[in-house]
Amino acid sequence: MTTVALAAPGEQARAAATTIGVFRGAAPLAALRIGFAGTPPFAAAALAAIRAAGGRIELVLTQPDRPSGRGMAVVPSAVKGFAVEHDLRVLQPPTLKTDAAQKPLLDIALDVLVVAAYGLILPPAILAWPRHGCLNIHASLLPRWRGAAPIQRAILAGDPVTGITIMQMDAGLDTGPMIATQEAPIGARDTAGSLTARLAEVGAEAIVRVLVGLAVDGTLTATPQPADGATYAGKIGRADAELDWQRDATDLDRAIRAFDPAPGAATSVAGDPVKLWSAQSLPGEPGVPPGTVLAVGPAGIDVACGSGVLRLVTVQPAGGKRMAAAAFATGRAVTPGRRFGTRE
RNA sequence: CGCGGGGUGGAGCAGUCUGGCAGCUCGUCGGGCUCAUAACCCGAAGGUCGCAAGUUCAAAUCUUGCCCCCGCAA
Repeated sequence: MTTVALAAPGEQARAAATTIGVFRGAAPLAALRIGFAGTPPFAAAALAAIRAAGGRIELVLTQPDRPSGRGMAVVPSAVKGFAVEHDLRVLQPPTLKTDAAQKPLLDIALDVLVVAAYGLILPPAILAWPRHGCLNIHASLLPRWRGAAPIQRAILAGDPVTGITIMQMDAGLDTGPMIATQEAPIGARDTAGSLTARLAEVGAEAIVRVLVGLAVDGTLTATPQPADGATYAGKIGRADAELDWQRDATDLDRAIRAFDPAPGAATSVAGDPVKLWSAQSLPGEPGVPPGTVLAVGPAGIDVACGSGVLRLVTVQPAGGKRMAAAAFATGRAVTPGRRFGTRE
């Protein structure tokens, strides 16, 4: 995988970006009419950074409030929460494909629309709406991991490094030309949650840098994505989160981290579902069927894998809280010989 | 009103259906054994059984209301 390191346009832009805090009142961003489209906390971090940098935010688009979670309570998105708190204009169309949805938007003059984990397809009319088009904050080093779940897929694949790409959106799925990239290493203990939080910060910095560059130079310099190395990061579903004990312990450890905090790596023991929240892969070639408990101790539950041994450290039974694997074992009588991942 | 599980010494659980002395594994503390140990043996401390009201001679257990935690599904 080649790492692209495109500079934001102009050294002046860098200087401006680093002194935003000091020159807030005179921030160059005030010259841009910015629209923002996003939904989860990852997007809210970028919105907050743009606002803090003095960005003039004309409009915020976010997904409609939906019933979600236990009890189906209606919860506004993180982006909406921020926007409302700061008196930004918010619109929540359920789709952008219809003329009725597009009409009120196209009447608003924008220089640029920043898109981050918005969750709706932007039709051509919307892509062409802002003077400088739509900029996407994507959580991978494109063209690797185009698509919905780049962060989880990068951890799952064992990538040592990932990052943020700021790109000019086109009609394809994350195929537009790149304006800036920034790397971020993936630590051995990173979870999707911790990595998302870090990439949100990186993405926020990157988009501000790019916007400042746009404001100063008046243009964006984009480079086409490399022809090679494209992969797709499909959505993570429940089926993906079910652990296959035939796999290598290292793969299972990655899966547990990739599915934390959602949906949670799932398995079962004694017929009851259990989620795994942290584990450690150990060397060894157990001569027993994958899923068999080898040992139980204060440090955790050692389980045989297709190759290697996985020491479960933090688990969560259905209906229960996260707990130390050792505590789970004492209360549930999990002893060597029991099998994980079967319906025994 | 989406479906469902749970709250019992420090941790994790059983006991609730069928009301009747607070139980199990682990941990903690003290003692013993051992070259030694997350091993083994003996002993001890530690609990308003989520909160409130009700029924009863008697409530962890039955009734009602409330608070909190979590799994599934979206």
